[in-house]
Amino acid sequence: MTETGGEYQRRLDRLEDLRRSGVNPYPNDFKAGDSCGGVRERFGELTKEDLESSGEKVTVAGRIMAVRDFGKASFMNIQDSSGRIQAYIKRNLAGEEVYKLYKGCDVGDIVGIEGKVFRTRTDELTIEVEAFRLLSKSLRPLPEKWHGLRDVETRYRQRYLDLIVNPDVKEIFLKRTRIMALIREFLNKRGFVEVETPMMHPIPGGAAARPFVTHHNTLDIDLYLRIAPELYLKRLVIGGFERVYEINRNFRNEGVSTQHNPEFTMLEFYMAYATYEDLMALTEEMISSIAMALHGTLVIEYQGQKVDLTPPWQRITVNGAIKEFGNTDDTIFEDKREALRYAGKIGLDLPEGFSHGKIIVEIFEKVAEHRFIQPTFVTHYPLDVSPLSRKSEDDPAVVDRFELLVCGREIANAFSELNDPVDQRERFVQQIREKEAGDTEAHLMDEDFVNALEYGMPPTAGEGIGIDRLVMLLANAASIRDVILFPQLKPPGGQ
RNA sequence: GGGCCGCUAGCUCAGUUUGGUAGAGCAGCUGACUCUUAAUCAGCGGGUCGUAGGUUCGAGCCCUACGCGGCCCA
Repeated sequence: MTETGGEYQRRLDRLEDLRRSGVNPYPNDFKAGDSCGGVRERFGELTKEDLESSGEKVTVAGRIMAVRDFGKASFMNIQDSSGRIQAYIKRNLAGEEVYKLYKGCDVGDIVGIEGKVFRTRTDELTIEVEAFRLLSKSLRPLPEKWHGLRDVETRYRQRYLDLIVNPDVKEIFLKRTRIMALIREFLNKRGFVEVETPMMHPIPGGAAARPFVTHHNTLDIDLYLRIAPELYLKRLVIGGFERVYEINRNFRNEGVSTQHNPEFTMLEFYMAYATYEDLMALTEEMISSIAMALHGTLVIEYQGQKVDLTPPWQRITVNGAIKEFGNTDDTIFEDKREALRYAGKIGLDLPEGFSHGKIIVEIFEKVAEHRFIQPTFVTHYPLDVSPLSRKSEDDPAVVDRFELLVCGREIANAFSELNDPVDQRERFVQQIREKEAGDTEAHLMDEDFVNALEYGMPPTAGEGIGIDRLVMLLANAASIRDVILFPQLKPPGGQ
């Protein structure tokens, strides 16, 4: 990447020429009074005649995106964060010296211009350049003006180029920011308090996942990048934050795919004196209101599929979903061996050590999960895959938990929290047994957390929403890499 | 982890079928041009064909291994 052929050298030469002739190619004293979009807003409605009689001057700064040269006059497109506007520079108006400076500039350079706004013969709103300055010399050519930057690898590795050249990409990330703001607004309005809890955990917990390990030198201890903030947020509920949330990164040491990035953003929120059923209503309200604010409708399109987010959303139990799509009877729910046999029949190769509940969930994910295109709450998860959830009053084999599926993907996971410390300790012990039986993702004992529960946690419901997946859905993005600015890739050229 | 596909000029892509001196458009350079918007016209320069081996008189093309990326599957 050090050389881009003669082009790079040519621009370096120009840079040196500028310096020799006393022009600073990187000045920082230019102040733009206007933005490209601002000029469009202010003057966009005015006719040719209005503009002529007003004679108002504007100053903008931005990147030269294209040039159309006529020898003694030129058009160029200037782009800043608000958009683009055309500029027109004439030698006899700008003057010999300014025009020469302009001629020494390249597409990609960042410049500042001042001039009157007018309309060309083709009615394009244009700034007629009277003063012109180079603000930052660009040494490398931009990707092609017509096709843009297509190569996905370059787009991810050099996202800045992607952003300069492909306007839709920027739209997605602006949408992402907007979604985060809407979530905060929604929760803040309901009395939730945003907090930050540790990213480095002595005991990784709150989810079934493999962690990244790191090391603290002076303390001489291993620490784990968090896989979930759950156990810390519940400590805060115990401490009196009755409505609390965090939006931040989680890290899971797993594969990379169109659905998974090793670091991803999660919203977790906890609400004391609420149940998972309250959270279903809250989730419907939150996501549908965000969609409405974003799109002005609750019927959105995702990768060619129509998705109707109008509440209420359908509900189904895990077992019900398996029966609906899996072509099986109740025996797999009653007998672990039957479940294992059925799992094998549908192409799942599961270890003997898996608990009955874990097998059921694997079966659910295989046969049913992808079938739920319209928003669906799946409830009644098995106890042994939910070691932090409250047991159902009606059936102690399942927990008060739901997952929200949209377009066949998990968007949210929520449950009434287990606040019985004795039960919690037993669940951890059970997890340790499963770890010993070969489940690498089973939870670890967290004595400190149990100790906190022993002081008494109010009945509480909590939920996690995968922000990246939510943004994918609402921005119609096919890959998680399209909603993460710098997705994880291997270093180029190996190591 | 497995399968398939891709990697050629700064960018977007041909060229791989059938091995025979590496191409186009955009960008760049030179010249013409004071209302263009993928400006136009004339001319010019630009390559470690992902990397390393192999087959061959000769490899971008065939073979092997590897790297990176994409899609699908697990």
